[in-house]
Parts: sequence; structure tokens; C-alpha cells
Amino acid sequence: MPLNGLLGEDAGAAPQQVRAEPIQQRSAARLSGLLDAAAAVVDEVGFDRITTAMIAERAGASIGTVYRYYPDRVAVLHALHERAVVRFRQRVVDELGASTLTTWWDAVDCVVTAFVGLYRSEPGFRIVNFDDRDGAPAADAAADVDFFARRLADVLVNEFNLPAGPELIFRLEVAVEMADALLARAFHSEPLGEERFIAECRLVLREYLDRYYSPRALSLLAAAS
Amino acid sequence: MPLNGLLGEDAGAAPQQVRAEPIQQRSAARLSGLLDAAAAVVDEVGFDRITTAMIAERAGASIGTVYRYYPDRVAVLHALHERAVVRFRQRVVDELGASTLTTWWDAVDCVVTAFVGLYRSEPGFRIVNFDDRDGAPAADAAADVDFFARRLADVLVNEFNLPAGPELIFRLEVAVEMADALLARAFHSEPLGEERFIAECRLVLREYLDRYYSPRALSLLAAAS
DNA sequence: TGGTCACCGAGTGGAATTCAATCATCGTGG
DNA sequence: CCACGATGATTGAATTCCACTCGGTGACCA
Repeated sequence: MPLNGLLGEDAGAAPQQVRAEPIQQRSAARLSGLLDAAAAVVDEVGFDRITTAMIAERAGASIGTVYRYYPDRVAVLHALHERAVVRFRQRVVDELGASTLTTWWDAVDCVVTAFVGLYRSEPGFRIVNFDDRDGAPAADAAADVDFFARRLADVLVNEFNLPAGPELIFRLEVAVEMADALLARAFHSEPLGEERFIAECRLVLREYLDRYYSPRALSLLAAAS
Repeated sequence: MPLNGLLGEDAGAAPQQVRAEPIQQRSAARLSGLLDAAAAVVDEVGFDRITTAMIAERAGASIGTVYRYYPDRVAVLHALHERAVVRFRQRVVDELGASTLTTWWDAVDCVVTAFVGLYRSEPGFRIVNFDDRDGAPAADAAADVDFFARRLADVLVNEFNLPAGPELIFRLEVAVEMADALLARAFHSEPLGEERFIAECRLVLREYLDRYYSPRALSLLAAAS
């Protein structure tokens, strides 16, 4: 049941930064086409060199069409980021469903595998590292991490009986920040990712969480209470 | 001797991205004044909303003056980044000198303290997270991390007899990436930094490195060879 | 006083964004 | 089944904003 709780309460709802809901059929294709184009451009020039003209041309649309759907350039990046996050959560759910999970560690491992897989296969996935440092409190990288940590905590509590509570959420936040950093580094220059950083990421996560949630630590905790 | 090796071989040399060496006296003040202004603006609007006009106005100069010293907008950011890195290294050296170091852990702790201290006191210090995602292979965040990891490795090898080698450097790179991420998160919204993330950062670093370099691990390593 | 050094800020060009005109699609009445 | 108006969708020239240039002017020095 909570396995796909990761998808979030608003999964499927249109992102709020789009200007106009598509009414007609073709618009939906336009919208995702624009994002596909943006993703391709992101892979080519990086997400700060991107121009609205590049996106429009790549999508076979005109400048005006971009602005019909998005209020400005960074809104497109936000939307692309959001789509990447949604696809990541979906992939985690798929991965979790496809694996036989015996301990919480298997679940954490799946998360890493999903992330790495998307880095390799999803065009423009590096957009997940996009953080708009302006006043907007929404669409904040920390909020994404926080949300994901809470959902993952639910899964680990319900499936593997980890003790629920703010400590678990906090530790998962820490774990996610570390994994983000190490995997970003792994893919910094190598398109397929430097394996040493990926492996070290898994190791670090396991060691960090094992400190509190290994069978031994848990039984000690149980004995103490 | 290697304690201030952290400063780097080119410490003191003018950054190469400055257009004209200041000849007259007042120019030096202008140059650092421009960077101070840029730092202030970075704190106000973040380093992607910054405009050359803002920098010039804040520094009491004109647009042209900015371009007299820096070839373009990102060069200013690079220079500010560079200054922050240099000050960080200087602070680490100061901190190392002022503390009584009994184990390598004390040195690592000093590094964290220096970083946190600068985040709190140095205007615009968040520029350390600035990464120019374009073709320029120099001025690369990963290169900074790599360079710093090597220097820190030298210190730990010479002062605390840690075993030299690529493993040490790699592990320090990993440690630096993790610390960067956790401290950036600590200061993401709180100007003074969320203490829980700072404390957890120290803990994580210690646990991670202890796995290989605790006295026990080292003696096991020595016995095996 | 002539020769640099510094500085200024209007001007240029390119990219972001707007908007009035045009095209496409849909629902509806004939 | 076919006009045909209403509304959605698209266009791209015009506008605005901002990085960056450059010729002119004052400041320092010898």
C-alpha cells in the first residue's frame, strides 16, 4: 500500500507553473514536446546556456508558443525539473516492486539504482540539480528532499518496521543530501557515471544508516526501551 | 611545513581572469571594492539574479569600470568564488595553527569549523557553491574539491601519519562532497546554519573516515602488511 | 606639458518577453 | 452534412532588458 505513496499526493495533477491548461488534444503533445526539447537542449548546452529560442526551434514551435505555456524561461526549467522528479519517484516505485526486498537496505539500494538509471537514460536528467536561488519558497530543492525523505520514511516504517519519528526523517534527509552530492559528482564529467563514486555512495548510505537501523542497533534499541 | 601548503601554489598571484593589473594605488581598492559589492549583491539576490549594473552601482562605479577589470559577468563571479576559496584555505590554516591537534580528526574538525565560520561571517560566501556549467575545464567545482582533497591529504599524511595514496585522496574527495552538501543544506534557509545539519556533518565525516583511519583500523592495516 | 592610467555612460547587439493578428478546432443550428 | 461563429492555439515582429563596447574626459605621473 504505501509503496507507491512515494508518488506524492499531487502526482498527476498539472504543475502549477503552467500558464494555460491544455484543452485541446494537440496541446498536450505540444507541452510535453516543449519539455522534451528543453531536455535535449539541457544535455547539449547545460541548463544555464539554454535559450527560449533553442527550445522553441527544437520543438518545432515558435517563441510565442513557449510563452503560452510557461510564464518565463525558468518556469520551463522548473517544469522540466518537476517532471524529472516525478519520473524518479515513479522509477523508484517500479524498482521497489520489481525487486525482492528483504531488508530496508534493499529499498535504499533501489533508490540509488533508480537515480543512477535515470541519470543514464533520461535526457536532461541533470536538471534535478537545478535550484533557483530566488525568493520563491515553493519549488525549493530542500523541500523536494524533505518531501521525498518523508515518503521514504513511511515506506521503511511500514515495510521494515523501522522506528517512525522525526529522527528517521532527519537521517533520511541527510542521506538524500549526501547521495545527491555523490551521484552528482559521479556524473559530473562521465556521462555514464564514475563507478567509484556510485559504489561509495551505496557504501556511505549503508554505513550511515546501519549505525541506527542495523538489526543489531535495532535490537539494542528495543532492549533499552 | 605542509600546514600552509593548503594555500596552494598560486596563492597571492592575481587571478588570471582579471583583465588589467592595477598599476596605480586606487585601482587595488576598486578591484576589491567591486568584489565586496558583488558579495553583497550575492547575499541579496543570489548569484544568478546578479546584474553588472547592480555590482557597479553598489560599488559606486560605472558599468565600464566593471569591464575594465573583468572580461564578463561570470568572470566576476569566478573571481569572487576564487577569493572565497582562498579565504577559506587561509582560515583553515589559521584554525589549524590555533588549535592543539592530537589526531587527524582534530584537523578535519577544524576544516568544518572554518567553513561554517565563513558561511556565517563572510558576505556572499555561498558563492563557493557556484559552478559554471560550460566548456571551460578550468574553474571547475570538481577540480577545486580535488585540489583541496590533495592538499588536505598531504597534511594528514605528514602530521598524523595517515597512509598516503590515491585511496586517501579519493576518500577525502568523497568526504568533501558530503560535507559541502550537508553544510550547504544547513545554510540553505537559516543564515546562521541549522545546527543539526552541522553536527551531523561532523559526525558523518568522522564515522566515514574512522572506518579506514581510526587507530584500530590503522593498527589492523599495519598488522596485515 | 605630454603620456599613460582610470573612469564614465550612451550606444550596440542579442536574448527574453509581449501582443495583436492569424489559423485550427469545436459545438451548434439550419 | 454543412456553414459559421466562438474559442483555443500559434505565430513572429516589436519591445524591453541586460551584457558588453568604445570613444571621450578627467586624474596621476615624470
